Formats: sequence, C-alpha cells, structure tokens
Amino acid sequence: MEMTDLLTFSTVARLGGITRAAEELNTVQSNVTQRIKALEAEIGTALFERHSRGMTLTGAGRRLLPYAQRMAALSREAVLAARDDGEPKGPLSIGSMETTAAVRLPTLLAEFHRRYPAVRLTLRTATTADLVAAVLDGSLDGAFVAGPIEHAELAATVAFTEELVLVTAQRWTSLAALRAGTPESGPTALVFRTGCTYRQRLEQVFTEFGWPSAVRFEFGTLDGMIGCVAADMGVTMLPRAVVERDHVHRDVNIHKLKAPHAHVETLFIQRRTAHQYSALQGFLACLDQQEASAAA
Amino acid sequence: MEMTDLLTFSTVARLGGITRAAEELNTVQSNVTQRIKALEAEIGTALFERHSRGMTLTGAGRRLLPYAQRMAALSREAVLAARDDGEPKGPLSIGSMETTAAVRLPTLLAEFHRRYPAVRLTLRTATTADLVAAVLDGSLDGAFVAGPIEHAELAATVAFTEELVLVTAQRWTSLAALRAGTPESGPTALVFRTGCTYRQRLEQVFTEFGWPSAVRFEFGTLDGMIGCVAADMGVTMLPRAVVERDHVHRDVNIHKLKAPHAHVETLFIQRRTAHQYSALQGFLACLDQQEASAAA
DNA sequence: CCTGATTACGAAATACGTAATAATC
DNA sequence: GATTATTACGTATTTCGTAATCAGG
Repeated sequence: MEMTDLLTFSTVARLGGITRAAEELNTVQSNVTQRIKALEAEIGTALFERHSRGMTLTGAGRRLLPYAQRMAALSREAVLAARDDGEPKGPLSIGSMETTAAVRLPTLLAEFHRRYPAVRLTLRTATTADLVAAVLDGSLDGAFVAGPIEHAELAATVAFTEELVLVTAQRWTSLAALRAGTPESGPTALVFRTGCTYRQRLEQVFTEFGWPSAVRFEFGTLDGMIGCVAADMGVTMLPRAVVERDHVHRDVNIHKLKAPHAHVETLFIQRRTAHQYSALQGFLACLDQQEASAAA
Repeated sequence: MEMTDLLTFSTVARLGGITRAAEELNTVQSNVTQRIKALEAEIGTALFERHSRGMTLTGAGRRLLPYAQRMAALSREAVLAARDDGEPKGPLSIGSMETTAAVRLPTLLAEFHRRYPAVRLTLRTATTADLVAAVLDGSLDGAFVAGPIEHAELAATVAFTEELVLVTAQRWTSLAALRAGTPESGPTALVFRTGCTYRQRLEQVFTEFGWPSAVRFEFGTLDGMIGCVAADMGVTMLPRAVVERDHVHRDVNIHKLKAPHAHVETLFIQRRTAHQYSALQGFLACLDQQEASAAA
C-alpha cells in the first residue's frame, strides 16, 4: 500500500480514465495501468470497472477512495508538521468570503506579512459552503465564513461581527419607497453563487416583505454585484462596512434591517485535528490583536 | 513520503536503534539507514539524533511520529474496508473486561461464530483504560468497558447492566460482621491491575465505610482473584452475575451495596470514524439480539 | 575491541517508458 | 478509425544485501 499507488488510484478515480490520469501525473498509460493493477492485486479485488469510455469505481474502489484521500492529506500535513519548528514560515492557505476579503482582510494580511514575512500566504475567496468543505478536506488551513457553523471537526472563533444592510440604487431613498416602487413580485435579487450565507438571509427578508421567490442574478465578484445594484438592476444584502468603502457608497443607498436579520458573525474556522502550525498560530495572533485594537 | 519509509521510521523510533529495527523488519542495517536518510532528505530536516547507543527522535521526528502511526492505521483499515463487501468475514478484534468475558461473552461469541463462521474473531481482555486506548488507536475494533465513557471519537452503546456486589469469604455473613471483624484500617482489597473501573468503585465504598486507603493486591485474572477472596485474603467488588457462576458462588458470600454504588453499565465502544465493517455490524446485531432475548 | 551507524558497491527488484495489441464504439 | 485500456519488453531507477568503514564508550 504505497502512497504512489494511492495517488494514481485517486487520480484515475477523479478523472475517470487512465489516459487522463497519466497526463495529470506526468507519466504514461502503461505505468498507470500497472500501478492500479498492483493495488488491486494487493487488496485482492477489482477497484475499477473497465469500459470503453474509461473506468468507474467498483464498490471496493468507492470504499477505498476516502482512505486514499485522507492518507494523502495526512501525508501533506505530516511534512509541514515535521518542518514546523515553531517559527512561522512556509505555505499557509486561507479562505474567505468575498465581502470579508474586501473590507476586513487588507489590513490584517498586511500586518501578518509584516510580522511573518517567511510565510507564503495564499488567499482564496469562495462561498461559505465551499470554504467549509475546503477546510474539512485540508485544502485550506482556515477560512472566514458566515456563522453559525456547527461541525464536530471544526473549531470556530468569532472574528468579526457585521451589520447586514439592504443595498439599493440611489433613487430608493427608503424601504417604504422601494416597496411602493417595485412590482408585486418584488425587486430583482442579486446574489453570490450558491452556497453563500448572505443569500439565505436575503431570501428570508424577501419572504417577510411578502415578495415571492424573486428573480435572481448570480455574481462571482463583489464589485460586479455592487455595480449592478448602483445601476438599479436589483437589490442585494451586504455587510455595512463593505458598502461604506469610499468608492461605492455614493452610488447606492443602504437600508437598515430589523434585528433578527441585521447581524451576522464572521467566524474563523479551522480543523480540530490538524497540527497547530506555527504559521496558523501566528495568523490567529494577528487576528486577536486586530480584534483587540478594534474593540479599544 | 512512501509508507515503507514511514514504517521503518516508526520502528526505529519505537526500538530506539537501526540494528533492532532492521531485525524486526526482516532486513539489514544499511537498508534502514538509507530509508531514514531518504525520509530526512524529503522532509529536509533530521529526524533522529545519532548517538553511540542508538537513535532518539529530534523535535521534527516527534512531530512526524503521530502522523506516521495514523497513516499506518489508516492503511490497514483501508484494505479491510475495500475488501469488505457486506458479508461479515476476515479479522475482528474485540476487547473486554475480564468480568464481562467470563459471564456475558461465552454465549454471545458462540452465537456470533455460529452465524458468521467466516469471521476470525480474537478476544483480548484488559482493563477499561487499556481497552479505551486500544480502540482509539485502532488495535481493537470494539470493546466492552465499564461506563460511563465520554469521548468525542468513541461511540458507546449500553451492552449490559451489572449489579456490583461486595464479595467476601464465606465466614463473613453480613456487612456488619465484616465491619466488626476487621481492623480499623479495613480489610485487604483485591483489585485488578491499574485502569480497572471497578477498582475505583471499591475505593469509593471503602472511603464511605471509613476505611482509609487499604492495602491492595493486584491481580491479572478473575479466577485468581476470586480464589483469594474465598481464602479470605481480602474482599473485592464484582458484578453479581460473575460471582454466581456455579463453580465459585459456594465459597464466598456476596453483600448488596447501596444504590449509588450498586449499578454499573457495561458499554460497547467503537471508533466513530472507523469504517463500519460488516464483521463489526454482524457483531452488533448479535449483541442487540441477545439483549432483546434477555429482556423478554 | 565492542556496539551500532554509515558508506560503498554489486545484485535484485521494481518502476518507467516505448510500442504493439486488443477492445469498444 | 478514434479512443482507451492492456500487454510485452527493454531501460532506468530504486531498493536491498554484503562487506568494509567509521564513531563513541
């Protein structure tokens, strides 16, 4: 049960074919075939069903796959843990919602880089759902997501508290005006791609206003979305701090929401079982300090 | 990061030397040296400190070791999971307290073997503390231990409920007689080796009787202990069912205890994260059925 | 000198790559 | 005939084992 074999196995399983896997692994078909056959011989059962358009997992293969993935993740982590002598350095992958990345992270990341220049930090923005999955499977060391999160394998700390506001074009001076000036079915909702938590909040508010599930447009970036709100394509819901950044807040109006919808906590999540990397600890220290100075 | 290298690494770490490791791994010194050097080169730091009487782990080595062990455990489990097609078969390691093994398991294991002859079941008796550790590190698939157990990684179900009784030699006809006939410091306590839960209960009862922490003798086996109780070497605490087995209950007296001490639940524990082996599922099915028929 | 780790080097095993083959659509 | 997996076989790399060497007590 060598790691090389497990990696080829995972790759074939993911790409559904030996040819494609060989390409990704920078080797040739015959080699991949042999590695798979070696694994099958060792385990004593077929892992793939061969058919003309590639390979699909058998039952045994499906049972093996999660082990192969966990072992690969452990292997990566093991190297980092062994190298980690307490001095923050090496790679650190952080995830964030688009909104948090826009307003909260710039100063935090700058400070982090100033203090620990040896850490190669990479930031990935995605929706809360994607980020949670990425932290769980080890492809991110930690992430900023919208609370609440309840998961046995995740440790979460409150990083920021945001006030959610409804954002409309300039011409809507109040919520009442908006309600009066829109059709029965309500305004168009502009939302992030599936998995975004703010989107769910927006749907709750729409329901409360008596607007049926409205037409939605999905965006991948924050700036695109705000631009379209300014052009009165529709409305959206965002943290107040995001909207109040200089270059956008003059083109839109913000509207306070009632208490149950108004607040959302941004959590920093990490895996409980992961090694406490020095780099990650350093990041948490920066975060704590920023919180403390913000509170003062 | 190949498994072979990690296995040699673990072995050298455990045995503290390349020569001893080579012997256990059925290979030669030079080979072990090379595998270790390959790992060190891959990780980029020394994993052992070399000194004249062998090798000891460096900090990096200590950080790597738990990963190596977890990966080895996963590797073993992966093979079993892949091979497990739903038909109970293959190896199954169950642990049990000595007392449970004596009175509860014989019929259960017989029934299990009748239903699933393809499973090679091995039983290991040890104390609750040892069993919990063994289940956690994967060397046991499940175990019968004394409750309560609270651990995030363990799933526990109540398997049996036992009435704990104080066991003395024949001549002590009542608790009162025992208290009158023993010195100020109380009778000698006969207990299992460290880690046994019944032992803790016994200490509580002794404290309640005003006996200071009494002289204790430790035993490894149930029969040895009961034999010594019969010979009036001391007293012990055991489930009633254990004592009432035919061949011992004539030589000793049993004494009921007050409610808080009287009952203890025997739990069956297993790891939450482990693959649900068919063999283990079959075992649980047998257990459920025995419970149901006992209740009827 | 004895124990135990490392180095050197040839032998064996294994993995890899090229190319031909088979199978399926 | 295009796509994809397998087989055959030669080459390259890696691992393994023997034996010599080095280091510490």
